[in-house]
Amino acid sequence: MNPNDDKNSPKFDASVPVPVPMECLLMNNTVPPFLSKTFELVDEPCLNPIISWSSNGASFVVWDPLEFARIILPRHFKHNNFSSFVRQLNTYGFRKIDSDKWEFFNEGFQKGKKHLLKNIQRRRSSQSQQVGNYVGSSSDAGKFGAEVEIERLKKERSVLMQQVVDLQQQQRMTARRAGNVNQRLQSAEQRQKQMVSFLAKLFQNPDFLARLKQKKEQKGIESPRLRRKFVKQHQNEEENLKDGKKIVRYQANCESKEPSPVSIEHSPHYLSHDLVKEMSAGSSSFGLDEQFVKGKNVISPNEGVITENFEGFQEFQSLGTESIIKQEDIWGPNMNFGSSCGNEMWGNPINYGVITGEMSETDMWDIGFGCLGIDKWPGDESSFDEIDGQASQPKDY
Amino acid sequence: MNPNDDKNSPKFDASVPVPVPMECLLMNNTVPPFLSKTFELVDEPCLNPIISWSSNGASFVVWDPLEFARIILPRHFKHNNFSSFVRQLNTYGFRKIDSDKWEFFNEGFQKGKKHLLKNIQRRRSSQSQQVGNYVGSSSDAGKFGAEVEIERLKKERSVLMQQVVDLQQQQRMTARRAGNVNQRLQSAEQRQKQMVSFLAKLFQNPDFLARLKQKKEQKGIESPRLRRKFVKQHQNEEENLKDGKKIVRYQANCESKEPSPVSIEHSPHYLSHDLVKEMSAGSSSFGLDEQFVKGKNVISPNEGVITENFEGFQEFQSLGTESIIKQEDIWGPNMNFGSSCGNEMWGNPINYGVITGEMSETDMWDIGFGCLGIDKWPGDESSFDEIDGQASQPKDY
Amino acid sequence: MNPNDDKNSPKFDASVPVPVPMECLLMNNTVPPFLSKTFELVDEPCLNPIISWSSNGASFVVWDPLEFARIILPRHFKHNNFSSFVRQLNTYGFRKIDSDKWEFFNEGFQKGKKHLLKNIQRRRSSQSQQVGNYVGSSSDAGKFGAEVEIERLKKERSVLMQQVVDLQQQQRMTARRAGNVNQRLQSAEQRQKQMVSFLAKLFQNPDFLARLKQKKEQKGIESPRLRRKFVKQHQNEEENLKDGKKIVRYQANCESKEPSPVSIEHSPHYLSHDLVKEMSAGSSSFGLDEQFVKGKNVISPNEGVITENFEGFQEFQSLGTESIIKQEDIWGPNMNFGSSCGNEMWGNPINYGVITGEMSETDMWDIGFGCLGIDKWPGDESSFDEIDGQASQPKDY
DNA sequence: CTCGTTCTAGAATATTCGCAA
DNA sequence: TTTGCGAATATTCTAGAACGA
Repeated sequence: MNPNDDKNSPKFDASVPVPVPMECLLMNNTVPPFLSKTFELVDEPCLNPIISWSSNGASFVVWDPLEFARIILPRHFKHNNFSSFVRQLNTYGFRKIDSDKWEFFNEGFQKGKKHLLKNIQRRRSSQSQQVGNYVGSSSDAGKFGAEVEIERLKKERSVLMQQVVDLQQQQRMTARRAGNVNQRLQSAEQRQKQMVSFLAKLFQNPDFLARLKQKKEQKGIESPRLRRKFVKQHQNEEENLKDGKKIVRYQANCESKEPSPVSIEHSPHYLSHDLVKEMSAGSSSFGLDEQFVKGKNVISPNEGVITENFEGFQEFQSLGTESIIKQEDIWGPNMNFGSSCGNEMWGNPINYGVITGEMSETDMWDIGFGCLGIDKWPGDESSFDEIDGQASQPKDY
Repeated sequence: MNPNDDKNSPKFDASVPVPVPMECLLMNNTVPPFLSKTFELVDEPCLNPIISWSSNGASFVVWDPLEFARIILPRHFKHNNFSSFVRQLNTYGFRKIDSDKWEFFNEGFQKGKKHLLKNIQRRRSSQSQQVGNYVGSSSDAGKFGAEVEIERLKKERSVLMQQVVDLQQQQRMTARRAGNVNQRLQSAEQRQKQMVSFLAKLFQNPDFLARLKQKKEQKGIESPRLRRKFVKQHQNEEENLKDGKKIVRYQANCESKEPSPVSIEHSPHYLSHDLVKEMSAGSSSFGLDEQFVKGKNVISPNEGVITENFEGFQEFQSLGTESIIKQEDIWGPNMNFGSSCGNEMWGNPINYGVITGEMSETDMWDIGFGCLGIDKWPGDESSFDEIDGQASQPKDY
Repeated sequence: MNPNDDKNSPKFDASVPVPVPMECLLMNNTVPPFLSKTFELVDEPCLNPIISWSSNGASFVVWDPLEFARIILPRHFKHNNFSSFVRQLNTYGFRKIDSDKWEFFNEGFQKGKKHLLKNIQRRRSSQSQQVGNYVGSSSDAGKFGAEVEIERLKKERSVLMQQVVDLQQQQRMTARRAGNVNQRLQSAEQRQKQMVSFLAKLFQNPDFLARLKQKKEQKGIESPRLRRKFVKQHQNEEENLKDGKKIVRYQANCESKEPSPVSIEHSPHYLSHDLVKEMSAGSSSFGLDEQFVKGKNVISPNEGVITENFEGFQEFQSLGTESIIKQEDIWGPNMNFGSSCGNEMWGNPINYGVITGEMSETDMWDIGFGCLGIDKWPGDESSFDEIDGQASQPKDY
């Protein structure tokens, strides 16, 4: 009944291991296997008589579809149907560019440019054809004459214009958000770098803690001069601290030897409060630099080893200091310019708070988690899903 | 016959970064094969005895219909009937302008003006033939009346619609990805902040390590208070923990003096395991809470000075804990709304793994480096260029 | 270039006389040629191995599509594409009834019942060919105004096209930028994770600093075994280090007892340079599980505390090492493809520098702040505002 | 959900036939 | 008779839709 069953039957022979080119596996897995496999096939010199790049390398030609279907396809795909291969090509946006040859072109499929494969996108699975389905109206046997067609074109043009406007808004929004993210990322990278530097310095010097502690026992580190300067320069922060943040000395019991005051004004700790502030200022982002810079270089050289510690700690402290305060301003406002933009996902910039001077454990914790609102996160999730709505919202016109 | 069959080829120039003229992409640049083939035939010097341009180049003549039908036609078309060729000419508006010769004219078919071919419209096959109204102007059939313009507008409108749809998809994709990036960045910022807080606290207390060690030797550090607090705040996480994740004790040898159990419920280590969990819970982002939380709550209550350590370490631990496991789920799936979106560049979300409770050094190590890939950076860059194709690939429709 | 030109070319082969079966001509001309031809083919005993009736005669099977396409089709039709044949079958209502075989069924196509062919109706060419509307009598009436409308539509179409083009460019840009941000974020996440792991490990072992210091005094910490392993596994990194990066020893005075060399190859510091490298190498991503695992647990437990330190520091060091140096290369170039794109906001990727091996305090600081340029930030801000311009740039048309 | 495979359909072009001005 | 066109069929290329992995 089935004369040539094995030879030409479309049934796929599972026994054939479907040798997957290693390159496919090594490729960026984000490239669909079809693309990478096809690229390899076209690129394979041995297969040139059957499939090869075109002369200019901008397209490829299946010279012998029959052999290709019979030999090549089943070795790389789960079928031996040339039409399925072509369907995939079309799905990925390839076009037959020569009516006389099976020559296909795709902008992202070029000889020697395998990295461009990433640009090739699989075509959508129909769905939200907001625009497309509207085209169907043309079949309404419409009335008679060019006027009708013109009316139709004008309507559709309006739709297109509106969609373009929406897209522009969305694009603007996306770019803006991306810009914000970028800035925040830069800040984060800076903080990271600084943290790394600080820690590297720290741990490369085993004596660190020892000296740190030693210093603590010596006390008298506070620099009145610097302090005054600080008071002048950072009044705002000072006030902020007073009204809301409570600065608690570390642990009385642990610092029985500590004579210096524990108030904000008197950062008694061995870790210079001024420096901490300076750090905060120095690493802030956006327009905050001025405040920062002012506080720099307050370290007295004569502090010896301690100086290093100070520097290090300063560096470290700044990590959390360079708050993204301004972020809020940029972020929020930018979100609300189009109804078509779901902006929640972008919201909630992290407020690192300002770690000014020394802090008690409680304060630290608050800053670290209280302000941040760890529990807040779960609630924010919901906003994420709206991303879909953002772009898809232009549904009907 | 046709030396440079570039008629349809987009002429690729490898040296140029594929600058796609938008006009080409938007315009339906696909001239019907009949026109391009016929133009080539007429333009071919070797065939001048059979077919050639007229003296003024405004029309062409088939000097030898028999040879043309016998030799030329079957090489370029699927027939050898001169009448079929003529029928096609008529379909495209050509007119026989000399009763004595097979000389045909079409305003868009002129020597040296191949670009005019795109202006030639194929006659509609009946129906919605807006062409209908051209009946009045039927006298000059092959011309470029309003109908032709309307047809062209409709085609281009379709192209625009498709491109708008593609852009919408891309925009959606981009926004989604950006949202994910934003979430990850928020998480990272949280982690950073927490890390900073922890370290700040840590280094502000030089006795930290000393007490830490001391505590270790004392053992019995569990903090019931914190535990209770946690239990209240993170019930969900608690439950999640029970069902799956196994908590491994740190190092038995390091805790010889530790009397407290080492089960999940009793994190025996001097570093409070409960706190670690709390941290983890607190810093998880968006939809990730569940996975995270699962590993949490392995706490063992202990207090005193150690409490601080616990908090700190908890805070710290969470940094790496709030894994972005779910990322994969969000990332991948989110990619699927448009075929026209190149998503590779966004891939490879970092899997932080789940730091459940306390960990051995080995575990830590695994979490820390197993998945990451410093070497990856340089390589990934290349993948980036392809973004170009992403948006420009939809050329002609 | 075209190995099998004639074979696959759809060009008509005049040599084949296209033998039209007499029966077709004699048949009731109401039966389309496709049906009568196909019936004859299926009915032809000689072709049974290729195409034949099914066992019950209610359907037919193409056993060998490849041979059928290659031999049979061109002899009876004007093509050799199996898909075209299938298309015709579908047009006439045939259905594929076996997913494993090319078996088609049509109620009017049965063995020995040729008369039923006349019952088979060709499917309409979709579009409700309402013939009526083609009568464009109204033609000349609105013709004049119609052309005006057409002109208007054409202008607006041009605007739309330009806007779409701009949007595509912007989308491309945004996607590219977002890709960069994503990559940087991944790196940051990696660094964070590594940092966390390192610190977690570190602080889980209270003896860390004590032993660290102790070790420092002892010197001679190099682990030849690890080194060798590293050399084998991470040759690339080794080479990279050699050719460009300068490794600065930490502090000579701190290592007076250190017998091992201080060159790159011999990280003399108590913080193993090799391990640092290993860390860096080990954390590459992609399908990096292998690397990972390889890098894991490479430390011999019996090496004592120092081993841990090595791991830890390496881990830590890598944080700053996986610099985003190349970023710059990607970033800049990618920015310049559209005048309409404000790209500044994306610029200035952070250059972490390469912290290779050990570093002096000065070096550390430089890396930490010099390259980063904290003062640089203010300048970067400005670039942010351009985002607006990016999307709104389509100004004039 | 994405990707791959299959089957069918849409839509445009191509070929043939025959009629009619 | 010549010439052009309607109409049906044929061929091509691409897309829709369903389904499974």
